[in-house]
Amino acid sequence: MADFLTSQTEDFSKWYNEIVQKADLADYSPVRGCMVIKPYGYTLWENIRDALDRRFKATGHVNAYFPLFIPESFLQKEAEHVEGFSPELAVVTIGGGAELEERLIVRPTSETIIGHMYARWIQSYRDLPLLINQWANVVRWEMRTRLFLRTTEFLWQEGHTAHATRDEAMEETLRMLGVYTDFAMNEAAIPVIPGRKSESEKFAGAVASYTIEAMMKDGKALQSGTSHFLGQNFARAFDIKFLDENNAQQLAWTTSWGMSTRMVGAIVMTHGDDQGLVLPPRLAPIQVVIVPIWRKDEERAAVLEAAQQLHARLKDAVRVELDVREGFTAGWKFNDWEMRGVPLRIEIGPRDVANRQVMLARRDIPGREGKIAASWDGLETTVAGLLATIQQAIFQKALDFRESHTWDVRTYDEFKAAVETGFARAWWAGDAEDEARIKEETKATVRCIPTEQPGGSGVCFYTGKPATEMAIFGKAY
RNA sequence: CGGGGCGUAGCGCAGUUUGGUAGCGCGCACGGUUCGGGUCCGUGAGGUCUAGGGUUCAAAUCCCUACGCCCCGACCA
Repeated sequence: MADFLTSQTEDFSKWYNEIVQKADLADYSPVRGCMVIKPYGYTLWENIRDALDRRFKATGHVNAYFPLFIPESFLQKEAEHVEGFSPELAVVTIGGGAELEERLIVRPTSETIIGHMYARWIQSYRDLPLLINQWANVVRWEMRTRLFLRTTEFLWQEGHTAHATRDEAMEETLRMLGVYTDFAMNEAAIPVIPGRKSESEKFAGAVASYTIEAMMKDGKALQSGTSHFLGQNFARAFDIKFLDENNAQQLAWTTSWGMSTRMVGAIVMTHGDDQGLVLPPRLAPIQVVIVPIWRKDEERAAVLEAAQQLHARLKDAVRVELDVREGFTAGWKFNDWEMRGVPLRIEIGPRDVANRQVMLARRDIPGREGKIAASWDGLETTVAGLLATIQQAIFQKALDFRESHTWDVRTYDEFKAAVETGFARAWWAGDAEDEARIKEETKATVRCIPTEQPGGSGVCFYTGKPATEMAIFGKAY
């Protein structure tokens, strides 16, 4: 066990705080609740961003940028929206040394200002659908913050679309939930449960909210992406109207969806272990690190030359780094790169050079079992194959963990036991008040009503009423 | 905003009870040694002890005030 890192079982929360800093993902800022994302963490975010952006473009969206400042009056146009966000707004009252006529909100999200613009841009059904995404920072004045999971300022993307019909908007809402699901599973290797939010958990101003929920290694749930069907709420508030084919005025139907730097926290807490981070190969800033090993000076030249040649061969295919740092032992470097979560390590020493081979060490399998010898011949193929294997393996491991920490429960007692260590899955027919009571008593909430339902019907574990849907409950971040 | 903890070298801490020369480990610099799982030895640099006020011959230490950070709770992607 690593003595430079608190173990997960000893104190998961402490483990998280330590590894985020020690792996150089982020640091605390001089401003309370804010964080500095360091280059290694930012590269990870860039990879997340690129993988999402590709998917947005592939589904017909374009990027744009809307202002950071929003007139205070805009927020107030949608009653539920302003009520939901007002406690956590940062407000600018002075500009250029003078009191402002109208106070400016630092955006907590951009539905209002984008709604305002959409009203001007949309006149005809021919202008629809309007499919815009923006990459931006937002500010929410949170009471309690944690690096990546909840910070006062965070980075995200927010998609905002407008449609001619209810069905189209709903289709878009679910399409983007599907995009998030695909991203989480195939890029981040995080098994997620897509589903609908309960009334009390839905976005302020939405008709319905959808989410992907992931289970962290401490059994708690992390909402990792959301997609909202806004109905005509914002269209009504901002007067987003268009003329349809029959020359009749119609209100548009809108959606919004977002994924944030919280995803970094999700990756850390889904895959990480007592040695440090375990990054999914597809998103890892460094996929492969080559650690050369030598004993004497005469060995050094041969080993280094071979390592450089392998590095040159691999670098077009994978993100590979050659660790030539002096003054660090090989063992130290092994630990260092493991802490940073690099999926695959190539060790090459004099013995390997003599045999024209390398040792490959998998980050996801600790110790000697994760090491295999591989020939220099076809190393590109071996490495690429192994990275794909690791990607799949850590997904499977996370899925197995979630399934072994999810219980079908029929009674409240079973429920209470389940949410102590993971998720409870149960027939559910309760309302917001029932949910609030459950939360009061157990700290667990409805994480989502999964899109995939078993079908049929059952008896609600809490109210005893007949139920047609199953819900996932858990304690949430 | 309530409860708790903390603020001393870049980082982690001791020293505060009982006021009297500011210390340890890691890191950093240099030299040597080592290198297949966090080498070892030596030398060295580095401090307005969070800030302000008070008590005292004398304050990191006692008193008052302020600020900041972390953790736990109520709100949230």
